[in-house]
Amino acid sequence: MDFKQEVVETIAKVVSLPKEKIEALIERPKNVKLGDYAFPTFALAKIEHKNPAVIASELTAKLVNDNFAEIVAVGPYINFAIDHAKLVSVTLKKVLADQDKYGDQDTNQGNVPIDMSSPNIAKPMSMGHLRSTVIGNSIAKILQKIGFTPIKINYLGDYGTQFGKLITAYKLWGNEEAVKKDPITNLFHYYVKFHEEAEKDPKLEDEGRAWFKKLEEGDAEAVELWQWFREVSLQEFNRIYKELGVTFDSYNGEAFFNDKMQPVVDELRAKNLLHESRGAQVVDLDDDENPALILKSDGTSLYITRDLAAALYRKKEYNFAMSLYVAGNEQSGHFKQLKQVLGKMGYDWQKDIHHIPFGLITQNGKKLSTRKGNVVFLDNVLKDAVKLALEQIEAKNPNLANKEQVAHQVGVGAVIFHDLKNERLDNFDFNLNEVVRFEGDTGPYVQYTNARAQSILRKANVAIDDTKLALSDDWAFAVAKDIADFPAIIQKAFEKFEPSVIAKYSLNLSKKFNKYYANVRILNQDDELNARLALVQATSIVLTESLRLLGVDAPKEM
RNA sequence: GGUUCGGUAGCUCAGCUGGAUAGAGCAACGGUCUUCUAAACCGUGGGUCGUGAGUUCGAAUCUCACCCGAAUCACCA
Repeated sequence: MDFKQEVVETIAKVVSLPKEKIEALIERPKNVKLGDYAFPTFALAKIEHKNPAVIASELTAKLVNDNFAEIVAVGPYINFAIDHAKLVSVTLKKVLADQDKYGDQDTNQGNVPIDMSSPNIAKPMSMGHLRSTVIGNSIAKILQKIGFTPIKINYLGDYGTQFGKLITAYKLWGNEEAVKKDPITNLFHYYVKFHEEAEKDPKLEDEGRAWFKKLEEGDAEAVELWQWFREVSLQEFNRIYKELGVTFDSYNGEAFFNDKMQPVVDELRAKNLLHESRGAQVVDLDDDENPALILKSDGTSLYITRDLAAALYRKKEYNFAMSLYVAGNEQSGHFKQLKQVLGKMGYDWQKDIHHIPFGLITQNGKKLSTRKGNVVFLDNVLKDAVKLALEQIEAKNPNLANKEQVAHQVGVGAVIFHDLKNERLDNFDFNLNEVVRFEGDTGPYVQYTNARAQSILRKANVAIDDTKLALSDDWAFAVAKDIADFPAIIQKAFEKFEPSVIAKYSLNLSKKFNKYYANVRILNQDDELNARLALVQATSIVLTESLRLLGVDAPKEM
């Protein structure tokens, strides 16, 4: 039963406003004591030129609906109080029936490629890549629940002038054994050193460019080194993805599109969109914006050239309903240009392309710069988090069976949750203690809440009867009300491409449940035991599912 | 300077399709483990919602101006 619709229907009988208008006006009172839904009468007061409080009390006298325990006028508001026992039993019955399918929409809505993670070969994954990875991963799961088919694409940074620089650096200071032993660390070290040395000796830059040219021309040594760097880097990345529990459907990176850019340039030229400006080939865009640079003055391609090829390829390959790019906010200009150029090419599906930006991670207020070696290594953060989680387990639950596994779930879960709990666009300053916190508004708090629920279900060890589900106390009601909101929460998270909506929801539900747990003795042998266990079960189902949508595991014990 | 995003408690943030006393977490202080996992719960203190105008019965929320911070503004990605 949809209680909000009940409110709409009830009011529609006595008010001459369209139902959509009524629905839009209905709100949730901030104070639970005032009821569960409220209809403010200010809009009517304006039309009827009457005192809103008078309207409220007059209307209330005419309203009848047995599904509500109370309909009362309080000042200018008509407050509806749901019959607690009814909401609890209706909600629990639904969740127990649907289990982890609760909130699913099983419509087939089409393919959605998601461009995400996209680390650069030979560079360590940083906290910035973590954002793109976990946000993309969560959005993929949310889309799936809504009924889309997500296609996770790791658009690897596996090509470009930086490889010329890296080859130069490797040939100057590289050591094959060292790279084999710890590829990323050493390759990255050469890369940083290159930039340090290049400041003093600009000739290095020329040498880097020369090696990249060789690579493009298929020089055997250059290609061999490039392939080697790519391979060892990917192995390292996959190890981290495994820890994060993230998989991909495609690893088609930049290099994959090398032979697909020329056709794009030809097409632009054929459509008379390309012209020369300051020696480069550009596409003019509307207004007074800068043009999109398609080819540099030396004739080589740029990021957008490749991205155009990738966008066309993805449309052809997946015939997508939407195409998403999870990339930093600083790239918003690029995606704006990408969409405009596609539009000029006559592709109206450019409107289905969405850049999903996220905020910057800084350290001590400063931007992290890969080139200066000022990065936070994701690998180390995960290791530290797992180590701390293990210490917590040793201190709080030393008899736990599979400590290592749970420590991993909790530690990594803390890091992922921390990244997803705030709005995507918020910048945040990296602080290890903040990221791997286990108390308060954190992933482990939600995991712990779920573990408590599971513990009770284990102890009860009975099958739940889905016919005796009524509970009327305020704590149970608060929990059930949140559970009833879950489908709407998923919808909101989808519409905004915003995992934080689900993260915040899971925290709220956890808080309500912990209050319930603290105030109500669940395993008490009385008539309502079955209903209480159903509430515990339903909470666990929704918490587990919420965490799953965020890409976080929900251990049954911790 | 243009564009975009942001400015809410000491810190990190919710709330922003206008509504009833502005909410959490952390930090501080004080309570609660003979009973379902204390990674929890309860309580206390803490606010010119950047500033100033405007629209409105009503503004943290909408509009404008200004102040502060960040990103970005053609041959990087």
